[in-house]
Amino acid sequence: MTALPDFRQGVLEAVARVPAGTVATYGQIAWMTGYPRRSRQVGMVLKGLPEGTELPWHRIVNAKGYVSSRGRWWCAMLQIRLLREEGIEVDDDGQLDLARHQWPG
DNA sequence: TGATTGACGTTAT
DNA sequence: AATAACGCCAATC
Repeated sequence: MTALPDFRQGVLEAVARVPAGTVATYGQIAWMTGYPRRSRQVGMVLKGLPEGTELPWHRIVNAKGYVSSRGRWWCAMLQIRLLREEGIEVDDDGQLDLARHQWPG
């Protein structure tokens, strides 16, 4: 319904392809989708996801390897928890080692 | 209809 | 090295 449903769909597919135990950046997802510089839009799509989604949105962090849900404390906490469950070391502030966990893609 | 904002990233200073 | 500015564009005001 909103514009660019194909872009949104592409984002969902790309996120779904990220293997468990690894993380990807917004820019990486945007690149995979075919729109290299729409990292911001990727974030918008993830923001609009329903709670019960099966999509591994928690594996998406910003380029600094840092959880970008700062205002949404509930989402951030959930994301950190999910990442830890996959064996990824995440700081209480939502920071992790990109060089160690980033998906090569 | 126009201006501002924002789960980002890169380039320039 | 740290900070500022720009690009991007849908959603919101």
